[in-house]
Amino acid sequence: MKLTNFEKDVLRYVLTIPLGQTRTYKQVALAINRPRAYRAVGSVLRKNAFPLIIPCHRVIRSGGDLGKYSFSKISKKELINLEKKIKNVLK
DNA sequence: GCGGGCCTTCATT
DNA sequence: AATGAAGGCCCGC
Repeated sequence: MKLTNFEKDVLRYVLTIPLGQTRTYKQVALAINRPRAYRAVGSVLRKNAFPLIIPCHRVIRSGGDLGKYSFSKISKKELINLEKKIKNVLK
């Protein structure tokens, strides 16, 4: 499998997002030095190679809105809450 | 709520 | 190599 540089950057950053925290597509784009590629970030996450090990559900839209999420039946919000609970338990 | 713009990948030609 | 389409988006009006 081959990943483009862009994909690698995105994935690397996404993997650094702490448990229970979220980032917006825009922030991810900014973090990888491509301030206007927020849309492309969505594209990558959409068909990334590791849907199950990449916390794509921690990436939401600006303004607190949830984006689409096709890898699970439950919403991102549920996942975030779940992660918060996990964090509490581990605390 | 609608419309236009941005960036990358993929499929065709 | 070039062109066109699509996409989990964002901002301004």
